[in-house]
Amino acid sequence: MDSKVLVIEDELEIREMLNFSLTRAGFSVCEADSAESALRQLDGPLPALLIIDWMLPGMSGVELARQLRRDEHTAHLPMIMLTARGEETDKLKSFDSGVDDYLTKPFSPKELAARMRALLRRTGTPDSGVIACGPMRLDLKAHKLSVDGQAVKVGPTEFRLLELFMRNPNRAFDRAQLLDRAWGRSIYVEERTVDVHVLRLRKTLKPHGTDHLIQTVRGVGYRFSPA
Amino acid sequence: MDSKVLVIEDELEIREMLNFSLTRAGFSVCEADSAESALRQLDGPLPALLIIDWMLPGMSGVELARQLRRDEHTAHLPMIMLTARGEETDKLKSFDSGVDDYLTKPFSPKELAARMRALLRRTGTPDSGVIACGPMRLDLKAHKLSVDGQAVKVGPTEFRLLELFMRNPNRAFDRAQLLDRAWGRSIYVEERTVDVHVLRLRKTLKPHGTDHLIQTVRGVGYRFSPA
DNA sequence: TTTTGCCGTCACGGATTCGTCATAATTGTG
DNA sequence: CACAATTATGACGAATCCGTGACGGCAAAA
Repeated sequence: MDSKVLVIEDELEIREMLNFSLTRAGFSVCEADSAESALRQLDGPLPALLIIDWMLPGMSGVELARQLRRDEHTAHLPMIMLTARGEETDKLKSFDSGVDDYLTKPFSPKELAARMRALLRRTGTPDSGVIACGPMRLDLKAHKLSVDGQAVKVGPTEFRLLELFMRNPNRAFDRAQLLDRAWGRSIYVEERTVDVHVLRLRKTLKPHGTDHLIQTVRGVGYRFSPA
Repeated sequence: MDSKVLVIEDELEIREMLNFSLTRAGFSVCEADSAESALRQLDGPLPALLIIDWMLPGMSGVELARQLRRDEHTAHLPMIMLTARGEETDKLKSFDSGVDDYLTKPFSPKELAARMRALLRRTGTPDSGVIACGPMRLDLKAHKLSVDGQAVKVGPTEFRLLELFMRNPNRAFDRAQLLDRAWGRSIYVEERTVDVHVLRLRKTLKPHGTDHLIQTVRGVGYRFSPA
């Protein structure tokens, strides 16, 4: 497994409990003690899943969820909300704010892990290991690309770019989105830099005849189209 | 909304209750009273979501879920499991069989509806981003136009123009409106320029026989009329 | 230290697309 | 039919966009 999870929870005790049980369940855990701290962490490389406490000092969990859903950069992140109260209106409000699942304290760590796995399964090859598209296989764990079973060497940035493309086949990204999601939003680089990396990616794919899968969408950006 | 849901539940009473509340929540409900009946129905057009009772006569709900996940045809279907018992091992077994969510009876119909919506939101059924008009398909996400399944190359401006047309079929626009909405308010170009782009759009559609869908309204402007 | 690999930036050139105009064709009207 | 108004079409220069090779910086490896 080894998916990265960000736990957003102000109570140290619960945070430690979650860290312990989730690590044991095979997740890689990061922590934030407030919505603001979480937002800061989400500027960098994104985790695979978010666990958000309902009650947080400052910005509440519901507000945080809503804001994250509005932002293109984080809109797709799976989120599970935790709460002490079990009132139905709370649940409905949570789901309405864009959360994917909801648990009431006290909860079983095993059930939480099971729900996380179910959600990650649904998210579409989160870190299940391999994204396959036609003859291309991207091994996320090993950080390796192979075409027709033959290993292909590819640099880190181009790997992230290809990963983004293969996670979203048939979708056109403009350069800003690509920079956001493959470089991370705290970094500033020229938009045209994307072109260069697409070029390099195509070059490494060329000998294997799959370079045409990365298509340019004139006036917009680029797109990955299998077959 | 109006997503099709298949409810698999042997108890008539619960089935009727679900049918009532889910219909009220805006879903289109189909029913099956056994796993076998469900499998038969799933041979045809697929529903958007499955609700499966844990206890079923004959093949159990867990077995059904597992089998559906194994079949390529149904592997991606979102599934929610219902159960009378609330034991943890049951929950874990359910999730392990590939189910996406799990509810314990008695449950609130509103919570079920909320969880269904969250799940559908995640699986991405709503707003696929495709505008289809007869043989023409405009995929906004992929930024692709295809006629009769065949890809058609089209420039950026003509793409925006066609998008505007297909979003508002049978509506006549004058040139000022077209410039406003396809070019943008801040830019200034001659009104006659619209003619040229309409011409170019017709030219690229001509080989596919759909150029007549863009009609000129003399004295006014242009209109898109499907069939 | 040198070497190697990767990254971001830039500038040049080719290709595509854009906006405009002149002219032909069409339509509607008296 | 003749005329005016409107639209279609082809051509052309300009603007834009993209592919590409080259360069320097930087950090890790040798």
